[in-house]
Amino acid sequence: MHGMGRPTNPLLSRDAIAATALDISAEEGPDALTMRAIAARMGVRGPSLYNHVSSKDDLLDAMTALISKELDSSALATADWRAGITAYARSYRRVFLRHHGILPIVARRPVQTAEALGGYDAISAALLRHGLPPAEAAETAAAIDYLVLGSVLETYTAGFIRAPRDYRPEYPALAETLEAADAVPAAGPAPAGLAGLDERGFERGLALLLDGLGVRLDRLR
Amino acid sequence: MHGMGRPTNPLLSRDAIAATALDISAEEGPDALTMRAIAARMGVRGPSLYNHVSSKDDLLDAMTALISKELDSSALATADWRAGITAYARSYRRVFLRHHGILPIVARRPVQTAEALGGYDAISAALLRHGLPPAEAAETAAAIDYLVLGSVLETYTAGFIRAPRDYRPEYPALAETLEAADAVPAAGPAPAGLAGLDERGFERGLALLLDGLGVRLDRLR
DNA sequence: TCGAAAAACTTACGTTGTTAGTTTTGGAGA
DNA sequence: TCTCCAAAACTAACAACGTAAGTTTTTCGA
Repeated sequence: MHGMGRPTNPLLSRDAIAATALDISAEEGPDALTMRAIAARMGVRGPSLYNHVSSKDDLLDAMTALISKELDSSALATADWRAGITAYARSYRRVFLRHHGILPIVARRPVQTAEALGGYDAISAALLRHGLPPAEAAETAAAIDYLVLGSVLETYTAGFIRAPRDYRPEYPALAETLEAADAVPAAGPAPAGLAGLDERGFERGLALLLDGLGVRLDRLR
Repeated sequence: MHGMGRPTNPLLSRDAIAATALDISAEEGPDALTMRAIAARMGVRGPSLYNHVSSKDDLLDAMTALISKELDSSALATADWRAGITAYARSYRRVFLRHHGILPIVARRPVQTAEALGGYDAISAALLRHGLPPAEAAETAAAIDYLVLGSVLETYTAGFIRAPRDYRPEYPALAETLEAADAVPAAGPAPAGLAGLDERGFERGLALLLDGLGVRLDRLR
């Protein structure tokens, strides 16, 4: 065959393209995510992708949809609100952590899959069920969202490029906290030391926020 | 003059380029931030910028530095830890909100200016001063960071493209919380309704987290 | 059976970041 | 004061990117 026309079995599909794009982004970083690179990995030429996605932006939408389908809000069905929210927030965080590189792109796109909307509905329902006024429930759900996304977007640890002790002369308090964080042993899934600080920071923030929420719920009872 | 060579007064400098870049990003969005666009606004041709920044990535570093110089941790000097942290987190958030478009780029770069490092040192010092163990202080500082950045990165509100009531058939709890949030009157700097939900969500998260922190500090006393 | 639409292709255009080499000027050292 | 090198603007041009246009082959519904 010389001038290849339509193949017997389609080589591409919107979802397959998006899945390949997620692979590339995870393996080689978001800068490597070019239309030609995606096509190459699928044994195809760049412009062929445009038979299935209308633009790169549209492809990013498809990737967002694919990621959000990984979300699972079943943990929120529990009667124990604290355990439910904690498990949901963790699983939510884990999904985005898996796609860490394109989080900034994905996080700013509208929420449209049933899985993602179901998650927001489930956490809203849980908060309402335990007595929070609706407007306050919206704010609390947003706050938890922010904590999850912030912890994935930025890694607190990675911001500090010097060794903890090298901050001591100019920033003694910062150095003290970082050195202490560096000495923390591994606990469960969180790695030891500075490498685990991001996860521990997320866990700490969630625990404190839920502590505060507990007090609030008691008062409303 | 025909072939323009070195000008009498330099037209460019690293900081001036970065400042212009921030202007463009704020006014026309991050996609409009091209080397040629920056140059044009400064009355110069694209490649001239490379006499002052070594690459676009380097320019992004310079922009990050400029933004982080706007940070101000003086609020943390107060004896009242709660008021201090609240004021600091708000001012921190306001700075990033002003540069909302390039936050994803900026947030992932190392913290190197005195202002930014001073902020982390100040909040670490405040937490230590009030009795938090150092490792826990690191985690708490990280958590507050996440809340601030998450609230700027994503706008909870903007994720929902339908009108609140249109979620009711499929996602009743979500609809109820969003409708209630939409009915909230303006309070201080936060606008009324859905438009203010992002700020209120941040405030709510911060308040709850600090409530939890208060309980923790009391126990440590 | 036939024709339109689908799905691959090739070619090519404008933009982007960036390099190379040119020209003019500023300023330090003789 | 003169000289000369480095600084700072320029022009020209490249490769890579997203994408449009038009071509070819195959599938599938009327």
